[in-house]
Amino acid sequence: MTDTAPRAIPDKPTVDGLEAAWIDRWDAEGVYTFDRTATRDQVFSIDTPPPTVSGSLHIGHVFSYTHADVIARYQRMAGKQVFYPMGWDDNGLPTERRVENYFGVRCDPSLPYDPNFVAPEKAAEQKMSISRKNFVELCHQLTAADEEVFKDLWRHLGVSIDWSLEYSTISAHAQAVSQRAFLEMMVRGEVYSQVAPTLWDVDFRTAVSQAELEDRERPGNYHRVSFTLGDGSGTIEIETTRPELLPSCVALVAHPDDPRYQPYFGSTVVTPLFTVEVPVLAHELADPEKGSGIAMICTFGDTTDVLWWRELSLPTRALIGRDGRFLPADFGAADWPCRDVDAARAVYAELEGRTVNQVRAAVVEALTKSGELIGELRPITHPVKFYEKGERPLEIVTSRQWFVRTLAHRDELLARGEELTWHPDFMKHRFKSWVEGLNVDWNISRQRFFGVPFPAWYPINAHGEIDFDQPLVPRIDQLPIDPSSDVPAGYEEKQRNQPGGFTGDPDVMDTWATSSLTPQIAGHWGSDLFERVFPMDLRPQAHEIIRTWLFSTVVRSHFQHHSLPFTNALISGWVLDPDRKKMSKSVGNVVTPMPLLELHGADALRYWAASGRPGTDTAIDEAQMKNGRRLAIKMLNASKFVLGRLEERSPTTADDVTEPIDRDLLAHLAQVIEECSAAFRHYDYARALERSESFFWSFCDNYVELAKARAYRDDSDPASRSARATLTLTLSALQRLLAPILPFVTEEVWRWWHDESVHQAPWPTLLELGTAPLSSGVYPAVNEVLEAIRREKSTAKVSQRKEVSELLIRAPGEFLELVQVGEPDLVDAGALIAIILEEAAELSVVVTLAPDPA
RNA sequence: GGGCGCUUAGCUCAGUUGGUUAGAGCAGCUGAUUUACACUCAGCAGGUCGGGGGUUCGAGUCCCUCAGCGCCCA
Repeated sequence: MTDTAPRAIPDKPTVDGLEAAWIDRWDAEGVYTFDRTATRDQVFSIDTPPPTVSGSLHIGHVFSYTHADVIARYQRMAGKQVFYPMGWDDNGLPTERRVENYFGVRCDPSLPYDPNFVAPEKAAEQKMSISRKNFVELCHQLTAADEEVFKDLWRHLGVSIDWSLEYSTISAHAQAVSQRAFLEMMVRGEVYSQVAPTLWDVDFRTAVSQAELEDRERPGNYHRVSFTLGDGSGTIEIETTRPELLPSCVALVAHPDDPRYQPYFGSTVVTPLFTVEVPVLAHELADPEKGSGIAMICTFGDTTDVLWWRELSLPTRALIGRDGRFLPADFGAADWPCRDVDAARAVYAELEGRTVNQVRAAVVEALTKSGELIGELRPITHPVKFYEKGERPLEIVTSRQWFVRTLAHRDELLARGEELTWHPDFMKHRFKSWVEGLNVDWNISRQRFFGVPFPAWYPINAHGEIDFDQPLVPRIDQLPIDPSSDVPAGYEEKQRNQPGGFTGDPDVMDTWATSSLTPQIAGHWGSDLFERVFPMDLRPQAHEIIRTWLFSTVVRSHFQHHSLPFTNALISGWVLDPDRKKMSKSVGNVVTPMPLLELHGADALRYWAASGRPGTDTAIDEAQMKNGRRLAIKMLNASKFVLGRLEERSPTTADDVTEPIDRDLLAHLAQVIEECSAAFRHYDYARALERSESFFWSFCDNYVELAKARAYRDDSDPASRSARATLTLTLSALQRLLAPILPFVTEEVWRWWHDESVHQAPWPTLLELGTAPLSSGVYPAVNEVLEAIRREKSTAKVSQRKEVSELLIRAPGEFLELVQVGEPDLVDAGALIAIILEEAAELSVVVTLAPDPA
């Protein structure tokens, strides 16, 4: 060891204020700066999750980012150049919604840009309409402020980010990457645009993808509705929860094996109220157990309707518009035959322009009047599809969208899931079942404003028709572009939206269509940096975004690079509230991290987070945080003691460790180093913490007590030098073993005797312990006797420093030999006056306490 | 409906490929007292490892089954 002399050890060391002391110093020294000349084999690269900055900071961030950081710090000390960027996911709907509420504004793309617009200080009750450009400016303004708050938290938490690698998903760079990746997919035919029935949120007025759906249990009613047979010979009764879709009915469907309906297959029925003749068809997906076993197919009530419509080649009679209101209907048209056109139009006249709920009430009323609603409504609770951020059930609306072909590549994607190393392994099932359950291609179009625009225009022919099949695209070197303000090659701005001219794609991309490219964005795809960091070594993230972020990143990398985007996925569990309940805004049990961070300290929160194993949901546990704080304080005091013993004494080396008990301790240390290293290599930071922590406490409470007196002795005494060398080597290793988890306190104590940061120090190895120490058993044997002495003194309710006039140890010969070797330390630590060893089959210790002085 | 995970001390959790008497922290109880540490130290107590069955010389660990809790997918 080339340790410098101890210096500047405070009299009363404290963990308070360590964050403030070290954060800026690390920046100034560039401790976490990535060396971009490093080659791929020297690099450990992390695909950091860019948090949604418009979302709230919560304790789950502390949890998951600590897990990633602990690995980053280990890899850095193990000799890797760690590529650890930070990104912000600022584009997309969550930001738009936050801006709307924060400033009290709403985007109206038809308004012109107002260069003098200033956002109101306080949100007015009535939302103010502003232009798209003004709106986007506000989005940028607010996310920039939000990012500072997040950044402050990461720094306070000690996440070892290289801040020069910061990125955001709405930046020009990210947009260019996103648009380039889109264009390359277009060239390879991996995306297509199509007019299709799509899940649609009527409040946000945008399409959403399968990944953004969630089922919510909602009350509903079965309505039994009577259809007249086409030949008038009878009726068929169906049950539906959505009678408002009756005007969109295109067929009835039952299971092909259902004997009740087999006679009707191939015949027709007439819809009540609207008198539209529709066929009775057979399909396996019709559930004989559900309702009356026969269902009406409408365009479109749900995704099953879409499937039936497609597979059974049914006509389209879609009536729900983008705003959730009923559109005009063309009863009696050639493709919409109707037995009594006037009656149908009369009924529908009352429905057009109204909302789903209004239409439902009106249809029920009309059916009741006509006698075609049979019996009472039957209340049920059933799962209804919602946009995860939405408040009203999704509808299905037909519109033009861009899709990524995922379904055709399902098997390849499943293989990628197998290829990836998951931590914990069982999380791979989440990915597998998601991919297996895909039923539509990935819709990446969003009819919104704050996002990456599609880099495409479409020619308009002389008749004013838009040719969507021949998109006009920019060159890669022109990116990023905005088709609403930029003009395609060969055209002029005045030709926008004119016959013979062009029109820009009006939509923006799904947030995930850009954040699925974080390796390409952070790694600067196309530059030499990318070759040094891709595929990433680690993707840390929470399990709820496996089907979104992880899945979409795998898709993009599979298409673009024919590889996984990363080799390891470290999946964090959820943070539960102290009562082990899921935290949610609506319940109001969401915990914000800053107060806890300030109360217990960053190391304490990291300790708590690191004790939650990968993939395991973990409750907020302040007792555990306090325990982490205790560990940090113990590190301060133990370091102060050991380093204080070295003052004004000549340095020691591993060669000075000559005493058997010291060599035995180093053998234990060697084992701990090996176990911790293996655990960290396998991303099992919780095990690494457990091993190093328990060894550290044993070191403090047992070894230090045994070796203390010896370490105080003369510099030239070899036994004393052996103790000091052992203390030094062990402390040095322990400071480093705990550095990934407790970066602040370990840095503090390390700098008491080193010039360089502990976070750039080499990870402990067996080599530094000198000649391979073999476990002899002296240390545990001596501890066992010491424990017996302590027990006796404790039972006698006397001080542990009370003298023992005679200690009698009866034990097998080999045990006695071990104790004999460690006897001098035992005498010191136990305050023994006399010690007697006797051979016996079983261990027993008899302690005779010295009499009290008269 | 299909799948995954969990169930070990009052609480929160370890327990690696089956191998001595099942561990830790917290909480509890009993004490110690100051030359690293009261944000300390020592000691004590506390468990038929969810129930049942099986494999094995040996099961908290492997297999089957049942139950409860949580989650994913449909």
